Amino acid sequence: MKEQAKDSKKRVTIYSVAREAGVSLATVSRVINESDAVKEDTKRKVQEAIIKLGYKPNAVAQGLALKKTTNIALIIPDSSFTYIGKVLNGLLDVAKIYKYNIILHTTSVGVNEMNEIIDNVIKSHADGIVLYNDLFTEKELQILRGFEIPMVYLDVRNSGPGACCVYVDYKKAVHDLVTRYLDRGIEDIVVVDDKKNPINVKEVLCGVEEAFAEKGKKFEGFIEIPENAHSSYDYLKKYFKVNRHKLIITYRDSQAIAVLNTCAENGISIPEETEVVCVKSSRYTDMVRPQISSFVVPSYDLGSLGMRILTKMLNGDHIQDKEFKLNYVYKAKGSTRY
Amino acid sequence: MKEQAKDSKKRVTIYSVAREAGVSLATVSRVINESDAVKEDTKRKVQEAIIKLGYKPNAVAQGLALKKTTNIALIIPDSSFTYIGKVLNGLLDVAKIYKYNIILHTTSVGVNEMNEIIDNVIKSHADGIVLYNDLFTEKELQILRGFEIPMVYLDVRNSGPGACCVYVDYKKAVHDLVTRYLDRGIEDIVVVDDKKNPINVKEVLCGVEEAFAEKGKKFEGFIEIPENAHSSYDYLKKYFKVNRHKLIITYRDSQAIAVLNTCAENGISIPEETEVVCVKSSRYTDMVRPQISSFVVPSYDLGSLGMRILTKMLNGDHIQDKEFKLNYVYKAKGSTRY
DNA sequence: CTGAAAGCGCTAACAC
DNA sequence: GTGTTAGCGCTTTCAG
Repeated sequence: MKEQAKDSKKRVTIYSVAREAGVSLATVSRVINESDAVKEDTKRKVQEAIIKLGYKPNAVAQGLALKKTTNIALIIPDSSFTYIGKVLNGLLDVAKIYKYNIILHTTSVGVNEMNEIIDNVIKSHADGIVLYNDLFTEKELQILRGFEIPMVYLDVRNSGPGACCVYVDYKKAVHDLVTRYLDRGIEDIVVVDDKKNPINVKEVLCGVEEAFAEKGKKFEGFIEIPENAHSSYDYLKKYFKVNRHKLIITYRDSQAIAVLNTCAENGISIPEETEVVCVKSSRYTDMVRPQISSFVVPSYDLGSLGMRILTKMLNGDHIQDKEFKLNYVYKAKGSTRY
Repeated sequence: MKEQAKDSKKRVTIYSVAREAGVSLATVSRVINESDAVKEDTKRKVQEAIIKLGYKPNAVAQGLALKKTTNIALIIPDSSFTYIGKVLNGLLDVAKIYKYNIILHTTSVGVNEMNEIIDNVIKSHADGIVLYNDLFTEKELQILRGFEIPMVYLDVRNSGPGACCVYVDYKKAVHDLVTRYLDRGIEDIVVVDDKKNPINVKEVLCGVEEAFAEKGKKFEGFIEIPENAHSSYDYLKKYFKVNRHKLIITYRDSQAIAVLNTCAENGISIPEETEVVCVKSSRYTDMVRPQISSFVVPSYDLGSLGMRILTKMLNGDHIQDKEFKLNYVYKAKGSTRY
């Protein structure tokens, strides 16, 4: 420990270790990478020197020499850290196992452009990319793909050349849910927009429309909402003063909670008068009262599977399926009658 | 665009640019770093070549040559992504401005050791460290400090050589709160333990104890709770079947919400019979009903200020104060009477 | 103002 | 088995 601290100024390199052990740097390299047979005896000497000097290989130099950084770029929207918690946990656990570092990039719409992020990802020479994000335009994705860096999309159905995805079939999930409601004769159903998750809201919408279409009906209950959470709340507050519906479907937890509160304030009883379903469940859909019915997806797996797939791609393994569908379970809670 | 995509296989280096522009690589380096005067004319030629080839400097090679990676290691507990959202936003915004990348390390207690994280941080040659974490032991911190990498602690009062911190004076916050309650004659106060935030819970406890001591009383209302959220909930459920208190103070939002739910289930009315305060406010303390009284701190600033301080340290600027205290505001909501 | 060359720390042929 | 050496892509003296 003492030595480590003292030597930390003049950083100990592979040369120092070689000198200390009385071998060449190539040998040191061999033992730290276990890349080649080394006599047991010299190996021990080297290892002792490593410990004595507190040597830690310089990943930057390794990156340059190998043209591999073991860095993964993770791109996420700045807003959704609530959801992303468990996903990150899964991602990071697997990344750790395979010795990858995660470099975090957020797409805060105001502060910077997607292009800047792309720039950064390229410059930092990430070996792979994990994209948990709806917000890239097709054009931007095209550019990103141009660099041919292995990429996996999380929670969005989107693959293509050099890219895989781990997704949840929200379309089917909502389709089936709505079908059940239609079968019960409940048709006054609305879907709340979510500007921050355009692709998945579209999937949801699609599912609802199809369910309606299958019954020979047309769905017209899409509620558009301003972008930020505060006015989303305000908007719903106003909206529910005038409008009543039997089933309200939101994508995000915070929107569903907003609906809950608004209904309470306007004397709309849940689930008797109005039922509420939040597509994406979160810790908080369970914490509020009534608890909110929602689709539970294995978030941790979303992250860990995504990362595992990426490591496979980086490893050059051939990947059969490029789209990995994750299971979901509908959890009916207090916000719905069924 | 086209060219970029095509050339991406044989990566374009500083050499390619030099050749294309008909200058030496040194000159190219000069223009991309604006490090030295270059004739306006050649500069233009170089810039054109850069654009034509879609050249992006290799940060890894730069890192090796400069012995500076522009990478910051961010260490956070794996559990608290809920809180950390805004903090990350602040951190990342500033990091972007100063062109730093954030490498994410999480301290999932089960999966890996702190030592592994330290190892990784060192190997990846991060220029600086941001620590949002209670869970390092003093010994581990000692090792980390041994490497003399500039470091800032977030949300914990802890500085020392080579380290700064941005913190909130929870001790005083809770001290003042409890004093007000004692002045009203309310003494049946309890503090719920939080194993995931040991240092800050200790601060809170300290504040309460001092407030009691100042009134010549002894505080004995510390409620210990098992580690994970589920059993925390279970424990409180059992606990509140038997015990009643006038004021319950928790640190985390989820604990406060658990208390809320438990009270509701046991017919304890809030705030009439029992009042609840959550020290750390979050989006969700406002979303539940009743809303939970709590201390609002500028989370975004916590991150952005922390990052700003770190960039100063990395820049070699002398830093006067090493501890930056952030303001807080007590927001009384529906969970308390006052 | 610009070019040549050394070196950052490490890996991977290629010799011995 | 082990050492020698040529890069990886870039910065930075040092000459010119």
